[in-house]
Amino acid sequence: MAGIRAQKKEKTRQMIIQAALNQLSAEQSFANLSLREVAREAGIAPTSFYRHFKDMEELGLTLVDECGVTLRQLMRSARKKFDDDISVIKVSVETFMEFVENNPNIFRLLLRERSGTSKAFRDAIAREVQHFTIELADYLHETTGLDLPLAKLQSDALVKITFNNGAEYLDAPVENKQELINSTITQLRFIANGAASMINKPESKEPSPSGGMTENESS
Amino acid sequence: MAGIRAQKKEKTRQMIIQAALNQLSAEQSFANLSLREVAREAGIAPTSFYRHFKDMEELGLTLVDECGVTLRQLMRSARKKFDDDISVIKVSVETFMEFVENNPNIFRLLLRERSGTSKAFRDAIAREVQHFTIELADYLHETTGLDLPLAKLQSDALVKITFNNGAEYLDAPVENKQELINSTITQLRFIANGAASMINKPESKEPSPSGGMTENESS
DNA sequence: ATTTTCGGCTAACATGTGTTAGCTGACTGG
DNA sequence: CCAGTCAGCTAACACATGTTAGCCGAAAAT
Repeated sequence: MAGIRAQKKEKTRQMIIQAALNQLSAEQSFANLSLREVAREAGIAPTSFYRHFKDMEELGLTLVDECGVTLRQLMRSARKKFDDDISVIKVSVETFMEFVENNPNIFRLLLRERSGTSKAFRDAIAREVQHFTIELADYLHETTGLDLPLAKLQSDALVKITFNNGAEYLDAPVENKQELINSTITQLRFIANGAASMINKPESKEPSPSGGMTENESS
Repeated sequence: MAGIRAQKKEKTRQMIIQAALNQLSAEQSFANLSLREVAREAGIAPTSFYRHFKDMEELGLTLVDECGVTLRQLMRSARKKFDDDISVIKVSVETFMEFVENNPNIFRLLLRERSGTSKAFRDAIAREVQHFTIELADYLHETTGLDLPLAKLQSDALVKITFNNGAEYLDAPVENKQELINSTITQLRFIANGAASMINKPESKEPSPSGGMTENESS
């Protein structure tokens, strides 16, 4: 009744997952990871893989889900820190980059398969990101009073910038990382300020900006 | 001297390039495109491929370069339209989405290999994007008076948002495309307005904790 | 006219892949 | 204790891939 059987099974299942994660790197994406390679690294026969996943794709989706869990934890942790009354943007960015730093391979997985070959992958990742975006939009809506559609647009932009800079952060040399964090913060502040400035003049959505872009000089 | 030999060679070279482009789609990325497949579609023997490219990677880099050329044309065309005095942002976005629409496969190539497995690819694409970003930064610097580092940050954010929304545009159903364009324009305007609002208070560049979004004042 | 160059071809190889069939032996449930 | 389950294994298959070796014939060079 202890389930010594199921226990062992779960154990090697974790071995497989871990093996897959270990093999991910800058030079190897999940897409060109072979079932046999994973099985080899997990220390099982290739055919045993099928006892746990019907597909490499199924494995991949599992990884994405696990990643979703980790991201929730991340957000929770970020919110906790924010209770301490520091700038949301700063804390969010730092937390996110910390996540990237600690889970480079899983982040690379998201990054790559987001625009990958498998629709199931793309959808799963889009779902995760949307989760992220919507929660942020709600938060913005409540704290800034921006109407929900605009808040959604803002958080969407914030997430996109953060995600993209996370990708650069991943490969940046150590001495540039802090600078990259600062850049990201500034860019997010662009967006936050710009969105805030539209609260009082939402009609500026129409193409009549006052910005000093009068005429240009060809370069 | 007519070079009837070189002429034929160039012709099949183009056949190869065209074959590669034809095989790209939502379901097939350049990364998992095989030399033999390309050769087959190009109507040549697999081994003949080597007469033109040493590698699939070399082919890929060629495609990226070609894409760069197309993008330059795009920018030129956008600038021309802008002489007609419409909002830069609107025209830029529309032009970019037009490019995505007309060159879905080559855009997908950029999108995917940007975070792909080959460093050469990543670098080549980063170079192309930087080209794009720097020219835009210069333009912003000259027209808005924003100091160059900030202009760089702004254009970087603009490009990232545009690029990302281009990816969504690619797979969006027809009835959502115009909406996506409008969303993109609004998001870019967030950034433009936000950056403009920092011209007079550049000290907010520093991530000092006073600049939280909860307490930002309208300009 | 003769030789060289060279783009394209066929044949073949060594290798890695996903997947099926079927055995074994330890755990499980009665 | 005994029959059944089932995770893991070996062996094997059919297949696709990258790449080498070497021939052929037309264009180019001499």
